[in-house]
Amino acid sequence: MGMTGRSNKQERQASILKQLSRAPSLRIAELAVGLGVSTETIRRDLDELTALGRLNRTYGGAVLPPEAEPAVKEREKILLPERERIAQATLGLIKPGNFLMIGSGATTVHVARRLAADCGNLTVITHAFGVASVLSANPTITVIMAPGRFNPDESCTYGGYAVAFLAGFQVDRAILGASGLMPGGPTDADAESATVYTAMMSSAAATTVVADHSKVDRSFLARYATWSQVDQLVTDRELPLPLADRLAACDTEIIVAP
Amino acid sequence: MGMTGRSNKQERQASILKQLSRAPSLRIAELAVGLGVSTETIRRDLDELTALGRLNRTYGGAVLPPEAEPAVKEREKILLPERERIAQATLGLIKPGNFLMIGSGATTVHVARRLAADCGNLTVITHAFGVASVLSANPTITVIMAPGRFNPDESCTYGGYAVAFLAGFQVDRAILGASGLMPGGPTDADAESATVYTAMMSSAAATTVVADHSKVDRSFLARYATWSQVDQLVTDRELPLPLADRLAACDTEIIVAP
DNA sequence: TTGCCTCTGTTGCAAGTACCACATTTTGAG
DNA sequence: CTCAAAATGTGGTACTTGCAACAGAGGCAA
Repeated sequence: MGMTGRSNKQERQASILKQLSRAPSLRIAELAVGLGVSTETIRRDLDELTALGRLNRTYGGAVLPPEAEPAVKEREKILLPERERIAQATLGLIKPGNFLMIGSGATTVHVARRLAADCGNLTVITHAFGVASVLSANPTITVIMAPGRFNPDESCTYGGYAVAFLAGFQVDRAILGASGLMPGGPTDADAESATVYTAMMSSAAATTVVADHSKVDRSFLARYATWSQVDQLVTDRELPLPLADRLAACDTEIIVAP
Repeated sequence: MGMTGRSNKQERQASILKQLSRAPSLRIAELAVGLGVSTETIRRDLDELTALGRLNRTYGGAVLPPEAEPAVKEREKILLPERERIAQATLGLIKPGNFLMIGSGATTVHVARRLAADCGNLTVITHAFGVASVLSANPTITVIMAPGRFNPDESCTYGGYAVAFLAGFQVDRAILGASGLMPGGPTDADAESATVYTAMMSSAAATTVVADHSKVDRSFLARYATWSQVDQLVTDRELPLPLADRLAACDTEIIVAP
């Protein structure tokens, strides 16, 4: 049984999808002429691609299915109240006129949103598009983006250009997220982002880590700091004792958002 | 003469758009039954909405135009086919392995999208998040963001940091948009963006300006180049003679997208 | 080779759609 | 109210699509 189906059918279907990427819709008759096959063949191709979820049929043609939301969107929606409390508690650390660096991450975007709403007269340097976008809603906040290679998953920049750029500044405070909170220090799932965080800390007089309780005792590839380098951890629940003792020993203030 | 025409036609068309937002496509017959009007009325509604760019016709129905997200400006939605043709024509200037700089603007984002879909092995330096975002869909393209102050209207960076950063590179080609095409050269509505464009041109061996016919003879604040500094203008219609002669005198190649 | 399966084209018809011209209703200004 | 423009419905014709059944072409294994 010839199960391979090796003919130019695949090329044809690939061509259909490609054409669909640059036109909102296609008609069967045009496709048939353009690809040199009969309309029935096109119809069968469309039915197969529809079964695979690659496109949607219309009467007489096909369209691309509505785009699936980026993965980052889903993550943004969980633990919203917790992040909001963390953001509110972090505001107490910021004074008008401050110079800040803010890292990427869902929680830091919340902090930035609160800053834009309740503070002002700030200058913020960031490598995250989301942070820059919400901050710029407040015209009294000057937002400076760091350069670097573009990370589409987090919509942020990273790499040597980012690190070198950040080294040219001296700010009052760095506000950073974390993927995991370990006794050895905050960790991040993305090693490239971790180097950016480290650079931000080096250019900041103080460092604040913001992270909700789900990050406790989760370990990831890159530890971007030790707790002795972190001045405050803002979170939404009391930490378990081993971790709390460790931070106390490192003079890291623990701020639990009410 | 009742020129307002404010009857329930607007409600009906709004309903069509709303239904379309939750279904990939609609059929005229179903709409006619659901809204209690004749198919001819629905057909006329769809024709009007198509003229407004709110949807795209298919045989027997309608679909939403691609990427009808709220953040996208109305400006992005007009002249879509023209920009698409311009983008396609611009591809011919790009070779695998090229180093590029791409400026902000609706048309340049289209060029970037086509580059991501049809080219590869490129390195692109840009100050526009839209460009970076669509390019990063292709993992063989390295995207580098320029630093600078953040412009929320265009979602791009600008200012001295951006200009200085771009000066540190030497690329094969700069691809730039324009708000207006004047005999003196391409102009832009945003003076800050114009300085970035100028910086890109200084770092590029060749400069290509992409702009649709609606930009012809429109003047804006900042002229960021003279035509003698531009190697190609990619547009979608033949230019009026005075402008065409001027470009010819400056050795600027005019590429009219078919 | 034979046999079977997949892919494709062809044919005919039913159903759906587009387009046009014209009649009718609705709307809003004067 | 009157009237003209806009909006909508209707009918007819020509065209397009969907569907199903059938037949030919080509590949692959026994």
